[in-house]
Amino acid sequence: MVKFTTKDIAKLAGVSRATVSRVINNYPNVSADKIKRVNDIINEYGYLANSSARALAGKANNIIELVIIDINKDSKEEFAGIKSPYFNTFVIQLIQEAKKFDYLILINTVNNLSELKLLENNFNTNLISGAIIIGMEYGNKEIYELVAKEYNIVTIDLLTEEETKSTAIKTINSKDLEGAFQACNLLITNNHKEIAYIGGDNRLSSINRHQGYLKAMKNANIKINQNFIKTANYSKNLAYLKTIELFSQEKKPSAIFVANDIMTLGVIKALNELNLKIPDDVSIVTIDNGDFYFDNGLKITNFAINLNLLAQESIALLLKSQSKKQKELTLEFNPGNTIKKLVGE
Amino acid sequence: MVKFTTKDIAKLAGVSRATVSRVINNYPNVSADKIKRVNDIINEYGYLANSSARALAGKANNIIELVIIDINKDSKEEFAGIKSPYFNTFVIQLIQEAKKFDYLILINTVNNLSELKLLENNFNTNLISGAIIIGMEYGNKEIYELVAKEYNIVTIDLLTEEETKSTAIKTINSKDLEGAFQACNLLITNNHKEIAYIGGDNRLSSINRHQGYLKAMKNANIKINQNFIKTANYSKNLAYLKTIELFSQEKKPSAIFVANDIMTLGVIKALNELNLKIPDDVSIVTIDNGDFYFDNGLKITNFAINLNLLAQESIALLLKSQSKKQKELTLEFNPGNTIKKLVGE
DNA sequence: CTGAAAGCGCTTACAG
DNA sequence: CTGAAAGCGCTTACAG
Repeated sequence: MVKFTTKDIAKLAGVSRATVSRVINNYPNVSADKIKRVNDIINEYGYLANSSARALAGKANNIIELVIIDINKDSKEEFAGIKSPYFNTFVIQLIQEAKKFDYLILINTVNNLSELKLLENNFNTNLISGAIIIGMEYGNKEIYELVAKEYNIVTIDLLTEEETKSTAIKTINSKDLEGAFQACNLLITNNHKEIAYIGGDNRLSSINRHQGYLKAMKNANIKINQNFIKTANYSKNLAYLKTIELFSQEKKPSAIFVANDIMTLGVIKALNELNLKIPDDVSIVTIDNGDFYFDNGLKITNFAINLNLLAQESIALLLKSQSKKQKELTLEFNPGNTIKKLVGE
Repeated sequence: MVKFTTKDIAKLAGVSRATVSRVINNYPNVSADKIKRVNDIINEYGYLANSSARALAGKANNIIELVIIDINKDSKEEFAGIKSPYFNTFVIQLIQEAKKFDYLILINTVNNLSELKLLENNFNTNLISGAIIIGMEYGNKEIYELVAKEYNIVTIDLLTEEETKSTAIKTINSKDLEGAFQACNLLITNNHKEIAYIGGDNRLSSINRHQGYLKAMKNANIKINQNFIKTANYSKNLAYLKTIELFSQEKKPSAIFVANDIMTLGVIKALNELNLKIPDDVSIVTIDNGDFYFDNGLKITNFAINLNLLAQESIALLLKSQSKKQKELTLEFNPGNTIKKLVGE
């Protein structure tokens, strides 16, 4: 394999290495003649820049690290949230989007806060020029402190809308509160009142989904039954257990708002065992991207996050210097409204 | 943030930069005295090697590139196979396994064969020190030629067992033929004879699953009905359509062996629309890792690939110089046998 | 607009 | 065992 460097290209094109560099980097101060000569040679012989040399010479390395925070006390449920197709799709979209700008994605997990030091190292050694952090619990001090430093980091669901206004931290939020509000309203519109909520963990998205539920209930003057509110840590199995719990109570819900896909699978399993039909006996609305596997006869109504947009905005926030450092993503409504409309009391 | 280089450390420790480098890299030919002096300074002032400089000087980074081949003529079905939790879990396992050896995972897609050049470039510029290639069609010349070069690459499902014996290419195979054989045999044991097959694409795993089906049928002296064999390219939607096709024929199958999860979702959707119950009307057996989302009342029997092992072996093959360059993985049987046992004719 | 040259921070023959 | 020096392949003032 012959490897061409700027030196080779320069010689072949009859110009200096500086000029080759200028052409490659699309600098304006080069004559059209030389631009053509250099490009012709590159097209003929092929040339790919050495990114390490580039980085060493002062240009940022074109690697973005995707940092998946997954610090779980209960090690059995490791990567509960990440194992969903939601995450899968996001990663693929991220790769595709980064590719457009000739960036590469390094994918990493943090199972322990001490591993955050490795991320700093990667910045400090110029291995990466940016990072996207996803999956942290709300209010995590270590992550907040890291992010508040000068590193080029985009955080997903780190700060509330309010907090976001008074900081320079780059952050992207899904409109979880609004999405949850709409999701619950959809149930309410169909005359449901006994609406249970199966929530996630301490991530901001969970908190917002919970708030959206509460808001919708209050808004409709429905008294909130504390026995209808369960936490299942984005775990399928916990959601299964909590659902069993829900229906072992005297007062049973007619609908459940589940805070993500994975838990919805647990809910379905439980309802199945209890011989409760969806949506005839129980209507289900969820937030996530599970249309992928719910579109198989399961009558689930799903509010989806636009992952393409999430990937796009993440990259944009990292690469372009924008005045606005915060983004909000809207949730999309999955067309198949499969909620059972209740009639009378 | 003050950044120390080998030059700074050398001055502070009163040694040469060469010696600092030797200490950092744990070379044997340094006196204990200088080792201590350098390490003391590093501990006191902090030092992190610049990875770009290192790569430029000839040392490869501790980075393994995961290359996901997804060359689809039908662009609508992009990443059909990769969007399954199967793949998700594999990536997570891979990160965890690499972490044990202080390696990082760069994740990348190849949507176009010309992009393989970028992989070569990543090797040639020392950005990466190894790669894992997954998802290619069987018999792809370009990939075979790339892999046959001196690069440190592990391929997954590139070569048949036979081919594997006469090559130095590092490759890992799932025992797909055997798994498919067992899967179909399970149906046969339950007296099924009208067994349909919904297959994937031109990947080796697909080919082997098809062969396993044929072998099981022949082995049981069941005449193969060509109308029962459908190809659905690992696409949910195609599987849906092919299933509708299957049951619009006069002769209908009593069971289906589906070559992966995603397609199984399409099959389920079709059966649901056709009002056919699983497994009462149709038994389903599949190969993949869908226990994740099938464990919710859907009576699917699943043969799973051990992804943890796949990740482990991939890393081992890349990092350790082993005499044996090929590995075979066995498929695990998902305990829930949910096949309907047929009686009489 | 263009080129010669310095410099980025490492590693590694080479000479001792 | 140790250091001076060259070299990896870029980019970027600098001078013209």
